[in-house]
Amino acid sequence: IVAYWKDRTKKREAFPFKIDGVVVSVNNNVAFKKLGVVGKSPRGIRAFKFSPKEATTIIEDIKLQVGRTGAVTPVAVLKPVEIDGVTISRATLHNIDEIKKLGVKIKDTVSVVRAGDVIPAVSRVFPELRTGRERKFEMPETCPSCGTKLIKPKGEVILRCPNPKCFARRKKYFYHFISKGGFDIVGLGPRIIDRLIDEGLVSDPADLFNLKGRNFTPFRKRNGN
DNA sequence: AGTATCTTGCATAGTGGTCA
DNA sequence: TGACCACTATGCAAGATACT
Repeated sequence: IVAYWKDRTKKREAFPFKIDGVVVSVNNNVAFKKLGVVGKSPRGIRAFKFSPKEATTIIEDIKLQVGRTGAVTPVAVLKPVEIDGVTISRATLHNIDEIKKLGVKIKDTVSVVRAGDVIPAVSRVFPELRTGRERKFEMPETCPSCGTKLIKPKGEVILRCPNPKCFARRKKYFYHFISKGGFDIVGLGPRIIDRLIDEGLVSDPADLFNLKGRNFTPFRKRNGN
């Protein structure tokens, strides 16, 4: 298997389509079935991925995002760099522990990969390329959106904004409400929600059902239903 | 009719929390 | 400890709608 994988790695560029690895499958239906399925992954199949393609760039800044549950996530704002025909400009840093582990500072030169050839990720830092102008990143004590003091429950790595009325959280809550996993409101996405909130037309998802006469129809029909 | 804008869906990984 | 689900993240293509 390893020999085959190495061979494919060499011939990767020769294919008329993009590949990110090879898949090995048990070639016996009885054995395959016996192995069963874990989650979405059948045990009888294994993927052997190639090393992701890398590019070097600079971390311009580290910004914070507040999720629906209040999770505060640091995101690296990168000097745009191209990997495999795609421009990478942002990459999640997950949490402060990840930042410490990588040893990332703002303005650092870093190596960026596309995990699974899709998701941008900072893979390593080049401390030897520092100029002295790099800034250490510290997590704030208060929510970047509402200013509430952030909490870090015991045993947890992630900082959270505990304020249920936090504007950023509220927005994400809205997104979730209208999303496929929620009410699945077709044609109503984050952009529209932003507009509705900015224009003061809604402050709670329930307000969506009282927009009559406001010259705004967020609901579209899906296949006539 | 042509252009602009917007939404959706997909791809995958890391992490956290819960449960057996 | 492993399984499993939820959450969060980015970028692109495709398709639909809105606007000029």
